[in-house]
Amino acid sequence: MSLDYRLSERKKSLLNAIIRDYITHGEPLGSRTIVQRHGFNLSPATIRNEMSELEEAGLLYQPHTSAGRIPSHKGYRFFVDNLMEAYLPTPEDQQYVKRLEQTSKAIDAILAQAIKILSEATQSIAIAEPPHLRQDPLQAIQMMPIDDSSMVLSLMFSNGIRRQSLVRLSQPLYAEILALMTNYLNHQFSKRTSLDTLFHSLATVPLEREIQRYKDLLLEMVSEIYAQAQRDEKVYLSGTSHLLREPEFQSMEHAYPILQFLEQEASIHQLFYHCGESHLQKSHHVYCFIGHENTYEELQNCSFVATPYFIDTKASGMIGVLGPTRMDYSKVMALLQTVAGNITTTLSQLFS
Amino acid sequence: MSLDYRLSERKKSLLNAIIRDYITHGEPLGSRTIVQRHGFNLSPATIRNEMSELEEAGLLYQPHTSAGRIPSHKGYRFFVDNLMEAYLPTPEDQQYVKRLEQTSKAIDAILAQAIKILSEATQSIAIAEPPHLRQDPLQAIQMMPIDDSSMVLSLMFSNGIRRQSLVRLSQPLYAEILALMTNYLNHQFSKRTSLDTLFHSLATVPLEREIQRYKDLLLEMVSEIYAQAQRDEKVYLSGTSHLLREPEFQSMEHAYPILQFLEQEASIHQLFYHCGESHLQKSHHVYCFIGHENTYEELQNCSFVATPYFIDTKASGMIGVLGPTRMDYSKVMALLQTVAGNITTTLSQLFS
DNA sequence: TTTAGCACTTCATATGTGAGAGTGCTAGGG
DNA sequence: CCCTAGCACTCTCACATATGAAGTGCTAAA
Repeated sequence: MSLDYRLSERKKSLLNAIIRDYITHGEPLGSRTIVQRHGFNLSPATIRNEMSELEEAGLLYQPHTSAGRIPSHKGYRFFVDNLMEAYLPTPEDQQYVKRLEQTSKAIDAILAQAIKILSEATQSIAIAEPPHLRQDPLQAIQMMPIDDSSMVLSLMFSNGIRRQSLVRLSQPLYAEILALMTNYLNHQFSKRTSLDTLFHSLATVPLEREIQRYKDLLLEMVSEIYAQAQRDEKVYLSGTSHLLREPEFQSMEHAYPILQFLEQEASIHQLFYHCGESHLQKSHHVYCFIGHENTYEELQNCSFVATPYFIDTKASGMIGVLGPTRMDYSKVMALLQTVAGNITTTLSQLFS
Repeated sequence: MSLDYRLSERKKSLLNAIIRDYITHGEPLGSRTIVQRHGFNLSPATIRNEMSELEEAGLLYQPHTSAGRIPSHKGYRFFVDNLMEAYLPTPEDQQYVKRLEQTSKAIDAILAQAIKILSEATQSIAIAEPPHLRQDPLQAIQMMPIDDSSMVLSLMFSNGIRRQSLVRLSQPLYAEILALMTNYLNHQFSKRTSLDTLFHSLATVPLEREIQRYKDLLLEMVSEIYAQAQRDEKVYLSGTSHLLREPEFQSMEHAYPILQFLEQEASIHQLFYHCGESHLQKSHHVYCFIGHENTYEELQNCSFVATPYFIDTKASGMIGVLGPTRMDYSKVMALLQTVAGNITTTLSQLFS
């Protein structure tokens, strides 16, 4: 596995040069250009021999005989794992990131803003997934009537999120009944039950006698809460057009599948879900899928980089960047982590 | 202006045939094809003469000498105004629309769902704009504390929308102060003041003495309310990929400007805003902009059809469909009106 | 007024050619 | 043993050319 050792230092620096050059220029590299642009003290012929061996190792390939070389997906992987250097943020980047600090205090606004900034700074597509409220065990439920058919609902989730919302029902609400239900829900279900299981089991579970009488109300209540949580879990997407400016996606044939994939919320959810499943080695909590490493066929000409954000110390949701395999991994990863870090501090503050 | 009279019946039915054919097939029509496909009892030569005159009138044009003819924007306009027949909904359409009836009762979910359905049914891009809360005069404001730093806020807008939400402040809230403010806001501002002017004038307007003491609180309150309303006014967009399947948008050169335009919320808001400004004759409240009639250069190869939805009898927001100029106007307009009608009834019910 | 016939235009497609870029291989030099 | 100069070869791209198909406009006759 450790291809690292089999590569001479010279080959590594050559590969590094080729990949960095290709990332910025986007065109196949010939031996002559490499010598000129990167100051190797060797003749093109020597470079050719080296490249030939790098191609045998599967790290480069030629689009056609007698074109220059291009990094293969395996080549990018090697680059990301072994060659890539830390990215030094430009003043411009810092400008971008600063804009995130002065956002409002609603979680959806924060994510939307973060994604927008991330996509602009990386000139790629940025996506985010809000915390999974429905799957997270409930710590406590609190309900408080405010008029004859609405109430304030407070949910405490185990990941630290407190969520208050207004729930409006079609039937009248009485304080005593509400208290009864609150009590019932807290004792019967809470601590390890998620909204998801609560919602799906409620219809079948046998209820205590005094609760049974208000079954309709209970059902409406829970499904209203569930629906609200569901609405809060929509994904965020920004910067689609950036991808379409890349030369590799100029033809609809290549761009269309990706755009269609992104149009479906479920795809994006699954994309993040697969990060957790993946056995790829991740560094600093950053997941990185290069080309074929992507589970979805539509994305096999892209790279996807993702990282979780936290509330206090608990992973809550994820943000990611989708771009061409030819993306500036170093920059993207750095910005991704910065933005995730900002989201983490903002949210942790919000819910402390 | 009334080109209508200058066109013989035969020319009209010829134009009608050409446009309908082009809408379905998407390719320039030659005289021979027209005779074959539409059963005109004439020779191609005659058709050619007629077409030649239709071209002189500016209703058709040739992409190049010796290609068939294509409707011009003016031709589509004539078609929409004079030739188009009522659309008969297919069972499939009804299937789509039925799905809208069983949606949740939150206004954002309703619009999102409506737009999704509309885009699928028309195979085009659908967009929607929620009610303009911030511009609408406030009828009444009600505030009710629920704990030491949050309150339930009820806003009654003049367009019939009642909006309840939770507002959370950074400073403690006391019932008496809240009552004072409620009273103040209702008397000083309400009835003809919108959130927008309230928000923007508050910093400069001199306050009464007893209110002055709580200026900070008042400011925070109003800006939080304003921010909430602003968040509620985000636009809805669905079905972008449908446009990219149309042959006229296969090349990025044509597709990119449109995609980029749509990526900006502000563009879509302005698009709807221009409907109100426009002096185009509208039939049954349906606005229709064909090609060059669009204000925005990016959309001059598209057609945009829009219509308002209502709450009770007050226009509240708009929905629209954006597609190629070659769209099936009859179908799109019919579906648009149906969906708008459904939104109207759902919302009117919701706020009655 | 309609139509048949014909010359003409334009596009799309296939084919051919030369220049340019880049390779692999071979043989010679340090 | 590694490096390099030289050269034949391959492939793409841009450009020119030829050909067939589609469709028109015009003219003259029914």
